[in-house]
Amino acid sequence: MTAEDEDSGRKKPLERLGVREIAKRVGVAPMTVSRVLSNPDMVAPATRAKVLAAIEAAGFVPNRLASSMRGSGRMIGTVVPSLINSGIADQVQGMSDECQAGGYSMLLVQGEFTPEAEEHSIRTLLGWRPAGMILQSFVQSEVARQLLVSSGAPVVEISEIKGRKPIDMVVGVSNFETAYAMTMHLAAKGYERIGFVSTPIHGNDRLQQRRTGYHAALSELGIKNHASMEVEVPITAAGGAQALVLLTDRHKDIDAIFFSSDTLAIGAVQECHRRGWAIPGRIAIAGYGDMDLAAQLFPPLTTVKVNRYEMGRRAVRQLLDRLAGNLKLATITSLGFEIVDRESA
Amino acid sequence: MTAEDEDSGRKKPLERLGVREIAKRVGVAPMTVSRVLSNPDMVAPATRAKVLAAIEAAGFVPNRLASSMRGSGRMIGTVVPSLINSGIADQVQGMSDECQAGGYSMLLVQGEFTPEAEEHSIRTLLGWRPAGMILQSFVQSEVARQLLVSSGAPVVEISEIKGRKPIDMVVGVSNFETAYAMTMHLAAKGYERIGFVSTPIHGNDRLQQRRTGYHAALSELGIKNHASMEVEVPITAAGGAQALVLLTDRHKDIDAIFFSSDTLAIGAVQECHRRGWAIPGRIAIAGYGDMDLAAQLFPPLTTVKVNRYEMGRRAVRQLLDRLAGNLKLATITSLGFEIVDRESA
DNA sequence: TGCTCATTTGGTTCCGGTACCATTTTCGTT
DNA sequence: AACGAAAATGGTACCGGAACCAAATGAGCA
Repeated sequence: MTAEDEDSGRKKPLERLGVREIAKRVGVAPMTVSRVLSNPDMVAPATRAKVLAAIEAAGFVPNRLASSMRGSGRMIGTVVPSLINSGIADQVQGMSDECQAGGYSMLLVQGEFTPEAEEHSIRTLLGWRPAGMILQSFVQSEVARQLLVSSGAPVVEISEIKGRKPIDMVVGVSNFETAYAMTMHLAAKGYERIGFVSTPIHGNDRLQQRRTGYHAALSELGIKNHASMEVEVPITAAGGAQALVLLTDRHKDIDAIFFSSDTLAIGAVQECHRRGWAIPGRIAIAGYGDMDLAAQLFPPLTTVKVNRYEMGRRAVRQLLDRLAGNLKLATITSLGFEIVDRESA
Repeated sequence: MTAEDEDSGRKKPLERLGVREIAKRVGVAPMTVSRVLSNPDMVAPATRAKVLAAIEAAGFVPNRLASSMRGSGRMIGTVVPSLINSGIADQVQGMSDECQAGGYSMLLVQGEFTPEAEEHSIRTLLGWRPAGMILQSFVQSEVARQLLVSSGAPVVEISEIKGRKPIDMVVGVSNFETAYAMTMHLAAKGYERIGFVSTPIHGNDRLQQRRTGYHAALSELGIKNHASMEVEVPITAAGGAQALVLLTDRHKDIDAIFFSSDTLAIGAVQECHRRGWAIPGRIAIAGYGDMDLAAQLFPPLTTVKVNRYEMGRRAVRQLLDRLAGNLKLATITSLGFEIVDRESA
């Protein structure tokens, strides 16, 4: 054995290592190594052990790109808007946890709510040929929709559960109902002049549905809704504070405000403290999301509880179920919600 | 032209579309199509236009897996701990934005701080042969370190900037200095019995450094540090509240608490409100992170401002610079910090 | 002992963009 | 007109698992 280039030494750079190399070292066919990686049960225990030992010794990490190219990819892609100041981080965490549990990796692409940005994000995603995709909100661009459909991969839209025609599967809550329920809840507690604050609604079907739910409740209550009782602000605590100031300035007699996000509501609560206003004595505050801080807030925040983490998990679960070959239906999964009645309203 | 299978129709499923197919339709070589995709300048404008038109018409989305297999991949991978309740979401947003700007995609893998989990995460990441990697915190497992090095890809650790030997590049702040500075700041404002609250420290070098900085300041101030002045709680608002109760029960004369996270500090502030304690009259509260809500909080939160978003961006920038062929140095980038003195302390 | 069927293993080809090198076309120069 | 260099384009092999099918080995049973 001349110590030529055939030094059979280990620790080659990851680059030059593949099933072929491992196979050579063990004395089996590349195919056998491949099977140990993806279908261990098809390989005799003794052979399997030898292969695994060689893999371990060589520090071999199978190239998932190659697997993916042959259609057995284990990556799911997702498009989400900003992770900052919203429940999206929770949702992504849920997706990630469930992916990991299922042996999948997650590609995260940032997306905006404009049709062009959306199309771009989806193109980027599709470039990686993911086994499945999860999209935040309904797809608006027809081109993007077409691309998704022709990709053949299963898609879950996490969105308002009613409305536009879904591409494939949908997971979400009825934003209409949540907002309707909260508005009715506030009314039931005796509030009569209820304002509505949200982040910019344009192009966001979930927010649109919430506002519609708020309107529906008002009209059912026989309350005429004024546009002046609604404000759009950026999704920051400062935005919430600003909205509170704006609405209470406009309407001295406003007695409750429903914020479309806890972040906004919490900001408003702080503004009340600054002004020495009693909550809910001077004004009642309700939020949306039930983020961690909501229950700990002083006073505890009345809010709509929607489990974003669970939504993320469910979305991935739907995808993995489909990929595992189970039912081919374009299911719509509606997660429940809960009006959490605390002391702020 | 018999309308056999050669119907030259468009809209084949994404599956069957490739540079070869596009090339055939345009009447050029596959290589030319490839060049249009990655080196447009090498193709004559007229040819380029024809190819682009065909790509557009066919709805062709180039397969990035194939590119990656030939070494021109445009994916960067990252391992981060939970996105919930921490500055990590901001950091990931920063990474994502910078990746997108540079034409890269981001693979997100969840990681824990144990060596085994870490190794597993890194293996998962390496399986996708990313062009570069960003890791939260220093790598502890020797095996993982070895794998990373032999992968040949550039690595950025976002971490405490001093301490363990980095693998390649490092971006971060000196957690020691931030905590030291805040503790001194509190002392300068006249507080003498300063508690320290953090999330579980074990295996987290950043938190270790912060505690060490706190200790160093105390010792420089001639204050003996008692273990009973320190508490570890989960990273939730409730945890902060709980820590406040614990410390004030143990030490009636405690006059300030430095929380290693704004989330905790905000929870503690709420607990003070519940108890009717004046801040900072009864007790001063300081946080870490300067999250959005900190400035809006009542009272506004004194905290350590570290720009996590920027840290994420910088980390990716380092990677992209390296990939673009610029300098090969194992740089250490230290981002500044700021003691934001507000009214809570 | 001969034969069938299940288990285990091997050989070959493919996925699709691109590195590498060869070839042709286009121009500027003398 | 002739020639060399630059620009544009083409041909082919390759990255590395895995699908597909063939072959070999072993077990079960008449």
